[in-house]
Amino acid sequence: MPPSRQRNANTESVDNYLKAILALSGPEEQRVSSTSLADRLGVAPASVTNMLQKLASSLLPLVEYERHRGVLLSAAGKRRALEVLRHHRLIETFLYEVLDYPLEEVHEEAERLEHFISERFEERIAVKLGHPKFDPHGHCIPAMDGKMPKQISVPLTDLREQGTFVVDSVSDQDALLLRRLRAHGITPGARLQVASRPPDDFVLRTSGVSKALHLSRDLAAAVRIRSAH
Amino acid sequence: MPPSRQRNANTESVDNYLKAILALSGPEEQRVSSTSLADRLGVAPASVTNMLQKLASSLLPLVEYERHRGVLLSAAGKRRALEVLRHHRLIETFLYEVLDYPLEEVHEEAERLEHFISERFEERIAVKLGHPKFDPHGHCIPAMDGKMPKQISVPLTDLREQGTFVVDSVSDQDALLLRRLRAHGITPGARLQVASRPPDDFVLRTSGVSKALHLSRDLAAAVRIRSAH
DNA sequence: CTAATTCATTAGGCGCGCCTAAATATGGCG
DNA sequence: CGCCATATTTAGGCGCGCCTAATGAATTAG
Repeated sequence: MPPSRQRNANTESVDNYLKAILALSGPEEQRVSSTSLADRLGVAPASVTNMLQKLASSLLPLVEYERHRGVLLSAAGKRRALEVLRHHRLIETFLYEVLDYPLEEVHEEAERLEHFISERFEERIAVKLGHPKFDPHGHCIPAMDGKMPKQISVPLTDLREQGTFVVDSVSDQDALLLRRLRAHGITPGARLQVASRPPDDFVLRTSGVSKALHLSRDLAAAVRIRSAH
Repeated sequence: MPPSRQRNANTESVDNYLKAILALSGPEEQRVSSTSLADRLGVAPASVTNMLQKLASSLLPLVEYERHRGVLLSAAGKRRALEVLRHHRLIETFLYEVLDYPLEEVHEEAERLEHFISERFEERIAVKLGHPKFDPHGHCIPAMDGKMPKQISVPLTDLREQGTFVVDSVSDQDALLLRRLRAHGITPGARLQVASRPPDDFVLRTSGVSKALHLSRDLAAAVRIRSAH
């Protein structure tokens, strides 16, 4: 075995880098900076550089990386990232539907388990759940072939006009926030009348509740909406 | 923080050492040698010594260790080992009962996942399964408080007299072996007539099958039996 | 009771993923 | 255009869990 051989480590850490790049590069697949990765992953920027160099120079590179110019997923990297994302969202759905987890707690557990389940496990829970298309936060579950439909929703904070909307999805990043949203009846599928939106204060009405609802900016930022079909 | 502080790492590797010590020390809790641990874990003996020293000298030691005299679990170590064993066996039961895994495949998956599930996950699957006492191999599942009833079964290979018995449990260590046993109808609970046992050849009759069954030593070694109540 | 054999430990090293501190690009502004 | 602030990379180190080679302890055989 030649000494300079780099094996393609698919470790938990590698998975997390790939997921972060996928999330940060957005739908237009823009290059992602080291700093933003470092922020998101909670590691030092130097650690990011290190890892990116490793990922880029392996036999089957998972990223395309140029010094000082950010990073992008390679085809293989994207495949793996979507596989892990699929694991994550299937597990979330499973915890919610089958094991009766409260919505706020599915993310943390899925975040750990997504790296360790087998293909068989993935397939079995997908069957059990009837091949769901969305997780309980309203996020789309990538198909086995890695295809994902385009997002048509927008962040509530991007909204300019008033009107009636449907909650498309809620962020899974912050359990506390999520619980507060749920307490206000804001869960995927809920109907929402946006009455007005002065800066940093969102006045809403939800179905069945007469009183107006004020949402702070951080709460609103965790909600994506689409037009009431 | 004093520099010599050793944190009590509860990593996957530590868990595996604790499980191995639990298994090898047997019901009489005998001291376990470095070599037997090295064999079981598939690592070099030197690595074992290293780890044992670390485990023994942490703030809350997980093992009692004396140079050249082997190792034993401390109370804390035993607690953790039983917790992981409980995880393992609950997961196996879950995979078998809820996700319809074939019996031979539950072990490998459980072996990975046991280290990463939360207390909540453990509790939820236990509830879902109705707090089972045995896993699908026939092994007893430790209770939450770490209590385990004594084994009353004996290895088929230890048997001296003929007679009718019930299969208590089958080993989960070797998937191939397990599949061959299942093909012969030897699963926990099955009735077994032991007709004769010349060295290294076990002649059996199973319920419903008229033809005699010959088991090689390696197969027989994977079966534990008890008297047909 | 000594010698040989077997078992266990020490010593030193490696890859991984992280860190800090120091050096170096890049891009915007005066 | 050159300078500065910020972003990024390089250099050097650390703990973990593993390795091999060499040393040392325990046990068994003669």
